[in-house]
Amino acid sequence: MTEVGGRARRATVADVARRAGVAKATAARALGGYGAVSEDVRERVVAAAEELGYRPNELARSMGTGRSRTIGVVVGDIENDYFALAVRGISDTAASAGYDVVLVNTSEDVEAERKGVRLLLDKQVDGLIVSPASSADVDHLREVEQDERPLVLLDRRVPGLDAPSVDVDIATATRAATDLLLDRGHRRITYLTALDDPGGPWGRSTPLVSSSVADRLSGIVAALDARGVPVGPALVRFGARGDEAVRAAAEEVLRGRDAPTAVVASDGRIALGLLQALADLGVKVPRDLSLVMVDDFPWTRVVDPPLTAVRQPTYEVGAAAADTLVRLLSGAAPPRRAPLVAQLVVRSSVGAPRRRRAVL
Amino acid sequence: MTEVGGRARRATVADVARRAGVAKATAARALGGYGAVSEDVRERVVAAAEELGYRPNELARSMGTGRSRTIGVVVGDIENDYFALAVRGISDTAASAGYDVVLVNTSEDVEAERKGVRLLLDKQVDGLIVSPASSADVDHLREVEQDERPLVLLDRRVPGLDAPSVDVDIATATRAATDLLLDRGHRRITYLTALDDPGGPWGRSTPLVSSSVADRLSGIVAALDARGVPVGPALVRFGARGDEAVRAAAEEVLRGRDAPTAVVASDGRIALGLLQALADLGVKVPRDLSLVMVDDFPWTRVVDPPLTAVRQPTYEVGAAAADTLVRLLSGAAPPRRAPLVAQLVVRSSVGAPRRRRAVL
DNA sequence: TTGTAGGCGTTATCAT
DNA sequence: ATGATAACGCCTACAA
Repeated sequence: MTEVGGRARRATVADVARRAGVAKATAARALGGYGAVSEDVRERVVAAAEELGYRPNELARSMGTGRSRTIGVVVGDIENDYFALAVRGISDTAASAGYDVVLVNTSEDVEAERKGVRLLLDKQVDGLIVSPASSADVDHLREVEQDERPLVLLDRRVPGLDAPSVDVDIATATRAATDLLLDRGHRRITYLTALDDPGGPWGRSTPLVSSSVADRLSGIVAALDARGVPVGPALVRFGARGDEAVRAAAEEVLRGRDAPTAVVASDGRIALGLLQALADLGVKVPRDLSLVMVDDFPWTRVVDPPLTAVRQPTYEVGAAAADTLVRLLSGAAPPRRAPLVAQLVVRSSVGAPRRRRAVL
Repeated sequence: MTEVGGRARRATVADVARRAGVAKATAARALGGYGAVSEDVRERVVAAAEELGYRPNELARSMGTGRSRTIGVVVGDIENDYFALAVRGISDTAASAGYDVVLVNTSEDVEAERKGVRLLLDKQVDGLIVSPASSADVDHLREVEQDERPLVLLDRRVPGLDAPSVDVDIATATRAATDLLLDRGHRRITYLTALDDPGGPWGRSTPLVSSSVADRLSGIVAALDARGVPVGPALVRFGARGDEAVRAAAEEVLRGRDAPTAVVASDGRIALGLLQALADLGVKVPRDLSLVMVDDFPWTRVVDPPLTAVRQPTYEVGAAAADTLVRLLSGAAPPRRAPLVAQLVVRSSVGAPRRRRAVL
């Protein structure tokens, strides 16, 4: 450590060079391990660096090279186990490739996402991994491409944007889940999503701003169609974002005369909120209502009842996304990957439909 | 966007200046909103910047100012809901103060922590928030202070390091939890922690490398002492890190003739692993074993049975840590904060002790 | 009010 | 093999 006038200042290459009695460039070469340096000088420089506690300033290095060895990650909600797990996959993979991660949480707000992406770009991250809050509002993602920085999409695809994404075949699993429900005799099923209500009743042609929701739904609809079960607007309930909204949705959906006998929760947060609401309302699963959740987390099998769930390889999704980005960064083509598979894990939350037509 | 020879290059202040027909410094002033600029020129510069799609290079800016408006966060395990929640508190608070967050996950490994802290320092983060894996091995944390970068400790204190930390009075709550167990008649209690086994049987004077564990234990021991219940080595079981280890610990602990009738899980990960292991072993809570968990997450109340838990304000801890750091960064003294309070939430996982002396 | 010039700490190019 | 010097893009005296 060098103290100059009371204020600590980190030693720089110039300091090291001076102390070793060589030119800046020589010291830089010795320290950076590039170019050619005589063994004698190398040792002197390294010793000097050691004595001064020299550490390279990565910011300055990035300025020169134009590479920051940092990747930006923009997710909707780090409190959601899905993203927490994916972020760990990203972190681990990035770290072992020598990158670190700047994390931005958007609370699924497009405006926050826009600002986050801009900021990350301004900070010169080498590339980005984003789970876009909306596939409709993506100009800021195009900017990433215009900046020639690699972008990888997480969990959600965006039509018209040729950024690679790690695909998980979730539809096959939600179809299997729906088949299970149908086998048990359910005919009135509701799919609960946090997505904002697009306005107007849902129909097959209703455009969805999230491919992951669209995928889940397509599997469900396919199963229904295959059995000739009518698909109506009651199939989808939007706006289940946050415990309060989930509770409200639950009360509303379950109150009708033709209330569904089974619910598919689009993610773990919704399932959790639902479970709490149902407990408070005295609705018993699966006696009064059957439940399937998309995602499978450690708590899923210890809740009451253990939940039948669609398990997707979330950590691997994160790891694969990071791996794809790292390859892109090193100039390679994005690897062609077979879609990761999701599978239905059957536990105890699905039973026969309730006799009475109203749950509440 | 400016295309130069096929390779996109971001517009710089120089480009903007040239286009606006002014000097670099003038353009910089107009864009940075400092110094004095005539309205006429300001408009021209802003227009030019707009046309060129100019965005400041934050890296270069940081180089000049010596401030990166970035804080580094080093946590043990982002998959643990505790840290996920705390990180959100940190993120939200940091973001609204204009900072963003670089996240490093250490898997509670001191070596990874050391490297992470170094890297962050090299990247010139303005300050750090760290939950140290060990309070014994902290030379890298001293480096932070030598670099005159503010450091705030999360969840764990380190004796001899005068970094502020956000205190939570957890001992009072674990004491209350233990009192509850004693009231119900429990005498043989085991506290399960992920901490590495210090070697040799645990005793009151066994040094612990984690203040959060020490705090939890002190509350438990205080309750035991107050009732004159003997405190022996069986009180603490170390090494419950990861589901496998938790399972092994559970089997080992519960097998003895004098097996405990109640377990206190040091965190949510442990409780989760334990719940799974117990279900597999056919051990019913609270019939065969009573359980208290430290931390209270959304799933805690929907598991079977709903868990009696010590709730600590985790999001607030993260937010307060970030707030403290931001103040420090702006030159203010670290705010003097009253310890945050944790409280016991009584649910259904505590019952009377089992009659037979062996659980398994 | 505006312009000139130098510095931040590195990497990279060019001589020597 | 080594040294001098110029970028990188921004901020900031200081001068005009």
